[in-house]
Amino acid sequence: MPEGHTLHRLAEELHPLIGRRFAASSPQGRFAAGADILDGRRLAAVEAVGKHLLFDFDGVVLHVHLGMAGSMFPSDPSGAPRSGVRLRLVDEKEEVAWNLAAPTRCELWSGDERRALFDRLGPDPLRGDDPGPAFERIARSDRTIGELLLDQAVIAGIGNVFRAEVLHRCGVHPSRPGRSLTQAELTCLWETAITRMRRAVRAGRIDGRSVYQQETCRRCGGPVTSWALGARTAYACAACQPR
DNA sequence: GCCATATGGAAAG
DNA sequence: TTTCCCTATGGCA
Repeated sequence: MPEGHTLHRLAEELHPLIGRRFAASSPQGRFAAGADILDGRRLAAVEAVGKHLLFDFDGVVLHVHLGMAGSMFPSDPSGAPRSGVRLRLVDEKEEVAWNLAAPTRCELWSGDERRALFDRLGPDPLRGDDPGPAFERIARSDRTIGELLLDQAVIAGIGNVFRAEVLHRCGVHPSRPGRSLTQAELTCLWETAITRMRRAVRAGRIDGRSVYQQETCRRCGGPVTSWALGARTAYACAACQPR
């Protein structure tokens, strides 16, 4: 299941296909009208921002969000399409078929909607953005840092796994109010997010989990506690992350 | 087959 | 803050 690294990896994998035209179809049927519009168009750009994937097909924007269950994967274009695939894109050389399954969003956008997305997202650690706006927002917030890290308007691309791991790495308890964090802690969170998310882009998965869904802390061996925080389960080591 | 759960997000109140 | 939507998966009956 995807956090920001998944989308950035997909954008990298799709990048070599820029310039080609695509045959678009919706084997599942729920995106038939959209696929008709995309069919035969040339891919001009593809990029990830936060957990969103944006395509430019001759000026038409395709917006994809995988949600919790979605996936996007290549397959042999000569093989039969899988029935559950919402959108299938086959390049004009018929070298590859890209399949989108179970997305929470798959829709065509105007330029205005695309701009609105960028306006409402915070800086993305994987895009080399300036973290300043996120730091300022956290520094004057009474909300917990655990909630703030999951808020895509504060920082874009972090999900529940990176939240747990980044906070643990920096020794910050998830329940601390944003305004209690020092500048050094904020910098640590941002730099650690960059490091861990880049590594996950390369690996294609998040590995080296120290507290997320762990019984004991992988660093000190102490017990890991978990509880609901910001509509998701938070994890922390009491010894490594004092309140 | 049913239900709870999940690495997500938005609308409603 | 609650409710809803989304779809896959795993445990259970």
